[in-house]
Amino acid sequence: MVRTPALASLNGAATRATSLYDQLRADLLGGELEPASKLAIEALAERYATSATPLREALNRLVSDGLVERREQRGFVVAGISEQDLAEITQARCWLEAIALRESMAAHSTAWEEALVLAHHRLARTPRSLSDSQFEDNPDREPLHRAFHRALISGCGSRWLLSFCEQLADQHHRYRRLSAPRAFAKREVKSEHQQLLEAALEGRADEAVALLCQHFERTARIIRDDPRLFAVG
Amino acid sequence: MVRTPALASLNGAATRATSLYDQLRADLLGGELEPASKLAIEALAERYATSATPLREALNRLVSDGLVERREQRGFVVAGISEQDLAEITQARCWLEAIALRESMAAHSTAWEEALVLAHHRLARTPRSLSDSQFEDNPDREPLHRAFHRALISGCGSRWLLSFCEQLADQHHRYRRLSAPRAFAKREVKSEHQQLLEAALEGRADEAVALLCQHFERTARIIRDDPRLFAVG
DNA sequence: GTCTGCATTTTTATATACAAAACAAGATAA
DNA sequence: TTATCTTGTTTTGTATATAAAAATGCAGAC
Repeated sequence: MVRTPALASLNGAATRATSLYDQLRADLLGGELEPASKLAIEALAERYATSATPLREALNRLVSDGLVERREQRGFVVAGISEQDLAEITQARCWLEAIALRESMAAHSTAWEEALVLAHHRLARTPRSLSDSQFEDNPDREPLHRAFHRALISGCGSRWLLSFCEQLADQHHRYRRLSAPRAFAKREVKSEHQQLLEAALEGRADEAVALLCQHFERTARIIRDDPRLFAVG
Repeated sequence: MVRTPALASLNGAATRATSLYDQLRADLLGGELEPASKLAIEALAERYATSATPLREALNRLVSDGLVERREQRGFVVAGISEQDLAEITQARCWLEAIALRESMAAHSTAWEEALVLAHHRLARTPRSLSDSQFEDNPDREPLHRAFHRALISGCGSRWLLSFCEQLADQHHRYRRLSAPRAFAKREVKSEHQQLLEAALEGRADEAVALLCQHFERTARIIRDDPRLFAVG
């Protein structure tokens, strides 16, 4: 039997630069690394128990994801946040996912439909909060939420479009995590997803797109109104 | 007077990694580096008279531009080409630039209009060939062509969308350069741009978008039909 | 008190040396 | 022959040392 070379990366035994990239990315999206804060090489090298070379490599990759900014000759900084930036991300996400969703629906393969139903089922049965009485973030949920949205557009047939959407979803995700998760508790997200699913499966494209964009815009509005973000300095 | 810190990068006196990135990018887009060929670190370090560290940094940046592929533990390779890939790029470019053009037209600022007219004028007065009798590529033209297309969509108000378009334009550019430039000689590109300009300025959005997409698709078709590319191995 | 210029410290960016993984070629066994 | 193992070579990826640039702090001038 031939040994699969991809095994290494699945094990997390990929190159150090790659696993650093993954860790940093998770920490950036999770809000562990504060926006606009300095990413000093030496400090990071210590924190992640590695040396400068793979670290710089990882940081360079993150720059193109828009999660880190490079300042020529003065190192790296966590990407800043602003109301305007959030608005642009939301807008772009609506534009791109609208196309992708329409295309997915037009293609309407059985595989797409089945994957979508499955992704929705998994999402629907996973509560947002671990506890009923108070909000306690369920870590399983976010990946499932992501997967549902990916499933919606995955049939669009364009790797480029999908990767752009993925990038914007990352950006959105970061803002969401920076904002208070409690603020979301009231929202009827469940029915939003349910309606979206039904419209998508039943071929009501205009409606599905409208629901999707509303979903993004509503989320963005809640984030924007979080008093902790965008505090006037 | 304060010394501007950005001066360095304008001089080309930026970091070595950055200027390497620029050089490599130009060589990739210009077709100097053949698709799917190996980018051996040592060989490149010699060719560009530098050392491994900044080279790897530059290559990592190019991976996210889709111009280079990273093979974990086995180095870097120039991104491959395929008919399908070209089709996907063209498709995505039509989708994205259509939105960007519509938005630019809807915004319709005077600055946008003026920049567009200027960009078109510069393009129109610059011949494709240096010689009348035979085709001899005019190196001034490509940047002006690029600038015209950028001007069309620059008013869309979304940095994200613009950067995605830029990326796709790079990809298209690479395919165009890989294909025989002579094949374009016949085409009435001038009137294509002229019509596009007029439709854009006069607010005929549907027409402008249709012209733009036709423009992309026509170019893609010519590239696709170049017998030298996509030779069945 | 504030600004300016210089010397020191810190940090970034690059070169080089080294370790580890992939590759290639030849030898051995089925 | 075909497949597998072994060994040597090449190449990738990482650590570390060094050079270059930016930030810092302090003295002196206004």
